[in-house]
Amino acid sequence: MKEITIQQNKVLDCIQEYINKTGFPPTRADICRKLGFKSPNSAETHLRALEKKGYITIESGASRGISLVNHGNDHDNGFPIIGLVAAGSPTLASENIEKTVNCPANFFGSNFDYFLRVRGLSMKDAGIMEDDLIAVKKTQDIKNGDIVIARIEDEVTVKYFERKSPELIKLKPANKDFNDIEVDLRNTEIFIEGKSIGLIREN
Amino acid sequence: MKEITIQQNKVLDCIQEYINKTGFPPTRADICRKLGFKSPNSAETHLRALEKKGYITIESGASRGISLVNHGNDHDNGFPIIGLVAAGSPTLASENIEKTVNCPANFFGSNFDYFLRVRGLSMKDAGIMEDDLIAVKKTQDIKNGDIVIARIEDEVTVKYFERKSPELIKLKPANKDFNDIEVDLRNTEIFIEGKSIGLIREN
DNA sequence: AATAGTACTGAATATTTATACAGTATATTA
DNA sequence: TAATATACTGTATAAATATTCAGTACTATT
Repeated sequence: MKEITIQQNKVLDCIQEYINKTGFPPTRADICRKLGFKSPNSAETHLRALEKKGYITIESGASRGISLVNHGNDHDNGFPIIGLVAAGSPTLASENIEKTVNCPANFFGSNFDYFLRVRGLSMKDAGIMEDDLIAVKKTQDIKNGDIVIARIEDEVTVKYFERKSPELIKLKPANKDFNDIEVDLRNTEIFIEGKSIGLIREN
Repeated sequence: MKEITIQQNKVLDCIQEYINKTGFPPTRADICRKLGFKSPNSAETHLRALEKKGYITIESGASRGISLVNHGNDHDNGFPIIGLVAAGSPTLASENIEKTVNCPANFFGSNFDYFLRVRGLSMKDAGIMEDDLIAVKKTQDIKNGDIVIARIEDEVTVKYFERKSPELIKLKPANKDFNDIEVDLRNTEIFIEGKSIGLIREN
């Protein structure tokens, strides 16, 4: 997805906020009022830039014809719940989807991509229990201490992430009955699916 | 809620469908096109009837100023999050509401009433951590082993519920650092606010 | 040095749109 | 029987709105 400028992002946020508040999109003039522009053409040019970059669509001729494009994820019908099987990677393939959960994309503050159903108690002390649903954000932006979804040679696991050195990654469980997993990148391949940014428990 | 006629319902469905499809509400003319009316005033009168009956709101003067009113439950603006303060009962009074969370009423299988923000770690081994949000269903239908929100003389607490005898209730923490609370109904008053039917963690 | 994108003001305008008014007709309620 | 709500057509129009054109200025890229 193409990058957008700070001003274009302000316009995008403004549209989002307007729709949330009123239920319908703003006019050029509405955007001007909100952002302090003096000419409707200021809004127009930003809108056209956002349209060109794929963030919105504009219905030609119609008033308030702006609609936000859901990009990255198409979670109109809810977010998929993916079962965490001991072996095999969690994919968004439909056969792995238990069901879907309807909630806002920014439910956990930041956007996320899918839910993972937890098996086992290796993260018990982090409050992650069997059958809990972890909200997973697909990202490579991982910091030490993040709870990551990692795949090591077809084995998928949820653990604390800790980079010990450029070649050594430690995956730490939150349960003293489980052992740390040390991954030497020189002889083992590891893929970080993403990180946990939230949790849902149904009981 | 006032009843609506078949035609008014068609118009309401039409608006819903139009918004789902385009992202913005229809004009009078759009509704005419969809429903085969020949005069924009046909749509207008139906809209005014729907407005009068509380099913939609119409922003005067604005184009496409129709927005659907969510009715059915009073959680249109989301479910309130109530802070669990050490002393004092959680009430739905607005001063106690941190913010609201938007999610379906049956998000956790069964309907619930509000979220409670957890303080302390007394239910740690049940996977309930500090700052977690417990989905609370206001009910007196409690079984042994349920996680209840109990008020004992202005002190609110979240614990496992266990009825030992008609006069004795035990509230059990899920953390060995905390002690069981035994409540003798003959000399202590206890009020069960409800039980936890789910949990959300934002991190 | 030229081109393209960003970021605006300001004005003009054709089109879109809400909305009022004038009718007709039927059904329901007081 | 009168009043009110429903359910339309048809016309008219003021206001709302998108959109184009003409500028200015800055920045980054080729």
